[in-house]
Amino acid sequence: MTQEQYSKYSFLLDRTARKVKQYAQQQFKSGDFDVTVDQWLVLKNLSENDALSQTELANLVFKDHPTLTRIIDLLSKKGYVERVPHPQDRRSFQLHLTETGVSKVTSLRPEIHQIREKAWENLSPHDFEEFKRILNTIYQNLNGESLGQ
Amino acid sequence: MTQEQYSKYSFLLDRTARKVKQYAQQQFKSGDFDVTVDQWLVLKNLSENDALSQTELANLVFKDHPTLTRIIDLLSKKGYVERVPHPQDRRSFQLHLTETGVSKVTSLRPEIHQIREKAWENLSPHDFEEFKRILNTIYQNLNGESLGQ
DNA sequence: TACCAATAGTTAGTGTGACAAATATATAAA
DNA sequence: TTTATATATTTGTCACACTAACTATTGGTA
Repeated sequence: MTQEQYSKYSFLLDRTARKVKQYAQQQFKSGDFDVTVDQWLVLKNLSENDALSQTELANLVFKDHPTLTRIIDLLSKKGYVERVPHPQDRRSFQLHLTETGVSKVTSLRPEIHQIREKAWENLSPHDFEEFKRILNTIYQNLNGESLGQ
Repeated sequence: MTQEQYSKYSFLLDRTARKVKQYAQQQFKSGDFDVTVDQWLVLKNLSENDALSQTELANLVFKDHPTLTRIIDLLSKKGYVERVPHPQDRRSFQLHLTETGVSKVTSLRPEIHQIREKAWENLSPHDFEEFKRILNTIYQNLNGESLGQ
């Protein structure tokens, strides 16, 4: 394969990732979900793992610490998440969904699954598996030290 | 396939796209390329198509107009690109690479191809074709009106 | 105890992305 | 010609990504 052909994937990958996020965000907006796509990712992970620290959560969702700080700021301003001081370590917080946060996740989860499915029209379950395999391989190829998950 | 499984792809897609951009950006930086990954995309397209308007270029690289305006601002501040008033249409500009811009593209092109290849270790040419097919299908599934390319 | 490296989180600066609105100009219709 | 509409670009705002620098705290070690 020539070098020229190889350079296309980064363009298509970026373009598609942006389209997926943009499509979801538009649906979120027209449904008055009151959260962004990235805020949803954080809420969803908090609903599945209680009392995470920000560092633990950052590793889970693969966002860096400054980004996560701001997302938590926004979510707590909206009343979905609380920072509770860690009982032993005064540097750190335990993150909890509020009541409002829990019911937000419960109500949005099925709607968001529907939105996500739209991307897979005309594609097979086998395509889905291949896609995940290739994405993970690329990720690991570029992920110097640690081996990704 | 259950709904639960389906939701993973958007996470992996976003994570991988960010990793690809991040990896390239780090290489750009350690090589003192003096441009960002997105600025490179714009430069490269200008080197292949002279005298584009900003609208034409935006459609080519799939960036929206405000984003492109700002990238052109940065590239012209760095001396790589010039806005030349369109001879007939006073609303619009024709974009040109400067001498410096041309030599920048010439010198960076091979280095960037090498950086881009790193992602494809352990993957086959067939994977590459499948990957492009799936990315394009997803894009078109979500791209309401027009059919994308 | 005193020092020091590591860790948790925040803040600031720059670049990018999406979206809405504003400005200037062009073109078509009345 | 006047008016209406469409097009090209810019500006403003909010959100996110990445880097670097900073504060506070912890834990190990001399």
